[in-house]
Parts: sequence; structure tokens; C-alpha cells
Amino acid sequence: MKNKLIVVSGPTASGKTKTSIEIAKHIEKTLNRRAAVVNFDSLLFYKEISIGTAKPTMEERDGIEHHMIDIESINSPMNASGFIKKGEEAILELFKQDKVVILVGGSAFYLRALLKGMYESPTAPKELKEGITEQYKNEGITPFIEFLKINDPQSLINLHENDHYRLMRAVEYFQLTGNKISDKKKEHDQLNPYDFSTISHPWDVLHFYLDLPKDEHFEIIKKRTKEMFDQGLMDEVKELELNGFFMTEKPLASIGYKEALELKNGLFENEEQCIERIAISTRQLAKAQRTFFNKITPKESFNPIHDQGKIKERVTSFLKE
RNA sequence: GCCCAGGUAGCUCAGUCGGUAGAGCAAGGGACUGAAAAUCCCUGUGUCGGCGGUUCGAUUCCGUCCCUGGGCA
Repeated sequence: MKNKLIVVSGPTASGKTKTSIEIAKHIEKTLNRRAAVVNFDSLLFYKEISIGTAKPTMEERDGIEHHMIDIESINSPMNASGFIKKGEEAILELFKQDKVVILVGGSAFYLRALLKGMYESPTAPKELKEGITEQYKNEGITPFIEFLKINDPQSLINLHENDHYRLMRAVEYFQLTGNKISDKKKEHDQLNPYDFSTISHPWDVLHFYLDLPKDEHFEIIKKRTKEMFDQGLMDEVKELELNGFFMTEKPLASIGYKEALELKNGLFENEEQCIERIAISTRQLAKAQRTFFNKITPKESFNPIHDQGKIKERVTSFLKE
């Protein structure tokens, strides 16, 4: 019998945490099997940031074991490759223990990397990365575009000239591997990267996608943002500073923390405006997440508020297959 | 009641020496392979407060009325 993997995806604040716990409880209590949650939210990896990431509390987890949470520090950021490695390891171990794995999160890029694979590439040595950063600082994007014109012109077609981050990565990839990243993309595109009916593992996958009407969703986002402040988001930020962080760590540039730091530095007139800003950015994040998930098939869409019963029924039938 | 400032996009505002208007933000759409809650791209949006007048033509000039803010009474 194939290992069973249940994916619970959806935009931020769409009820993924609650749904995943309900599914896990249902599996353990009603179906008499063990279940475990594996996270694929890109910010839950970091142990120092919790409130602004809506990390599930121990109470919320309700005894269900969780993995891929609090596994890194914000001063050594995770990336998709590292995620795959550790995520796969965790999942395989759970399957070995005959558990049903519930993969939960909103970072579609990471989910796709895990299920459809990534182009192989060694980690870039420090000197190479620093050299690229230095050259960009001094000379701007021009030398990178010139480099790609000669070595990987297709990437110039694939990418916009203002997308400096990806242009630099294309140069780095070539210097690192001697291969064109555009060739790798072309190769990988033949695997239909958004089609999860075929994945790079022998797992049986059921994909739940949660979403709800936009206006309703925005109300939930606003409420949750206010709650983050009540729960002490600002204290969490102050604590980080006391603990010697520079406050320039990459994960702190994420929604909630970026604005909290701005509030602390007097860039907002008041807390209310800061909250408003976070809520809008969160809504925009949800929009981007929808755009990505919309392309992913197959998936079964449900309303997190009204469809909990249907979701459980579907879990039951999936595990009997 | 009088004086002043203002009323232009969902919001904040710019502008038109008279030829029916534009930025930022918001919104909508999209891309995405080692930063992904990041990064990047594309796209509108208007009775230019109402009504009259002058003019070939008014959002722009004039009159009047309404509204908002400030000051004086």
C-alpha cells in the first residue's frame, strides 16, 4: 500500500492550521491511524518569530506532532533546497512509522519544489555570492546582462530586465555549474511543474485547497492582524533586538515584522495605521498565493468554515483507497 | 454673518497661461527554481462639487449656490 500524503494548502489566514488539526484528530480518533503534520510555510521554520507568522501554538496543535517548525534561526535563512532535504527526511521517517502525513502551508513554491523536484545545483561558495553582490553594488545590473547575452541569452528572454534578483541568480548558476539555467528550466517544464498528478515520489497524494470569498477573507485578515498586536508582536520584536539580532535578517523583511520595525522607528503615525498596512499587505500576499495555487492541479477546493464535514469524509475515503 | 483656503480617480494630492487630465497608494491581472510572507511585470479607473455666464470650445475665466477646514465676529 502506498504512503498517504494529505496536502492542506491555501492563502494565508484561510484556516489551514485548524483544518489540519481536525484532519489529524479525525485520522487518529475515527480511523485509528497515526497522523503527523509537516509544515511548508516558509516563515514557520524560524524559531525566533512566532506571533507575526501565526505559528500554531502548542494549544492549537492539541497533541498532534508537528515537523519543519522552529528548525532554523533567522540568521541562517532556509531556502527551497534545504527545505526539500529536511522535509523529505521528515516525511520518509514518518512514513516509516506508518503515519499519515499532513503537509500544511501556503508557500506554493516550496510545495512544488518538494513534490516536483528542483534542478540539481551545489550550494554557491561564499566567495562567488559575495563577488556577485559586490559587483552589483558597484556596477549595477549591466555587467550581468552583458554576461547573459553571451552565456545564457534565453534567460534574458525569460526574465524582465528589472528582475535583478533572478538575473543575478542566472549568472550565479552559470558560473557555478557551467550550465544555462534556462536550459534547466526548459527541461523541467516538460515535467509539467504545476501538474501534481505525477510527482517525484511514490506517494499517494490528496490535495485540499482552502479558500473563501475575498471580502470575508479580508475581515478575517484584519481581525488576525489586530490579534497579533494584542498577543505581543511588538514585544517579540523588541526581544529580538535585546537578543543581539541586527534586525536586518531576511525573515524580518516579511509581512508583519517589516511594518512592526517601521512602527518602532516612527515611520507610522500610530499603531492603527501600521495594522492597516499589514492587513493590506497580507491581502496582497493572499492574492499572490491564489495566483500560484490556481495553476496547481489536481486539487479539491473547500471552504474552511462550512466544509469541515466534507473534508473529513473525503479523508476517510482517501485512506480506504 | 464676514474673511481666507480648498472641493479633480476608492484615498492623498498634482495639473491644465482655455483645446475634457496625471502621480503615489489602493484595486484587478500575471510571472516565478537555492530571499518565495521575497522579487518582478502589465492594466484601468474620472459628470475635474452643482447651476448659469463669457467663448468656436470651460475642469481651467466670471457669477452664484452647496459642502469641508481655518480665522474674525
